[in-house]
Amino acid sequence: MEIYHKHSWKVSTEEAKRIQLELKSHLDFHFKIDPSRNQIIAAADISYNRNDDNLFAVVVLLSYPDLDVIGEYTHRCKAQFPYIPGFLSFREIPPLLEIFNNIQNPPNIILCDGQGIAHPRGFGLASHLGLLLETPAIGCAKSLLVGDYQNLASSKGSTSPLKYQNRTVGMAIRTREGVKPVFVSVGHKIRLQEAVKIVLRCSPKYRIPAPLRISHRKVNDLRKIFGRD
DNA sequence: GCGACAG
DNA sequence: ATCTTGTCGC
Repeated sequence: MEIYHKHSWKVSTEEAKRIQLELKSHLDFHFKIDPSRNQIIAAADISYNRNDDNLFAVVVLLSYPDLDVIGEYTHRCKAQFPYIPGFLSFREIPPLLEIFNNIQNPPNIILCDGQGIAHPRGFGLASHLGLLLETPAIGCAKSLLVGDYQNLASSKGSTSPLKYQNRTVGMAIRTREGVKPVFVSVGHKIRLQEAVKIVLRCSPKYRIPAPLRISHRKVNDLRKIFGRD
C-alpha cells in the first residue's frame, strides 16, 4: 500500500491542526465499494498501559460479509504523541501504518475505533488513516467527540443522524437491543449509508462490531503478554 | 473564564 | 486507554 500524503508525525498541535485542515480537502465521500464480490475488512486497534509509552497495535483481517478471520498482524512501538482529544490519529496511526505497509493482502475496507469526519475539523482517525492508505475507511466510536443526536428506538438497527454545526456528520446506531448506540461516521472513500449498512452487518450479536471486538481482544492479549519489560 | 473532550 | 467490584439478565 503506497503512501502519497506523507507528513511528519513529530509535530506540535498547531502543526497537526494545519495538517488536518490540509488533508481534509483530499477526502472523497463518493467512492462506491464493489458489491459484486466478497470484501476483506480490516479492524485496527491500539492498547497500552497507564504511565507507559509502549503502544501495542493490531490489525485483524476478516472476510465480509462472512466475518471469518483471515489474518492478524501486530506491531509494538513507543508513543510519539500524547492523547489529546481531536488529535488521536497522531498518536495511533504511526504503529498502524507500520502494519498496513507490510500487509501483502490489503483490505478493501478499514474499520476504525474512533471518529471519521465527526470531528472538530472534520478529520478524525478514520479519515486520516483512510486517506493515507487510499482505502475506504469507517469510523465507529463508542462515545461522542462532537455533535448531537435525537433519541433512538431501543430496537436493534435503530438510527439517528449525528448533527454538528447544522451538518449531518454521522449516525448513532443501535447495534444491539437496549444498549447504548455506537457512532458511525465516514472516514474516506465511502458513503454514510454504506458505512451504516456495513457496521450493522458486522454486528450480529454484540454492541461492538465483530471485527473491532476481535481486534480489541487480540491487542489486549498482546499487551498482557509483552506489556512489561 | 467555563465546560466538553474519540482513545 | 486501563483498573475494579458488583449487579442484572439470557
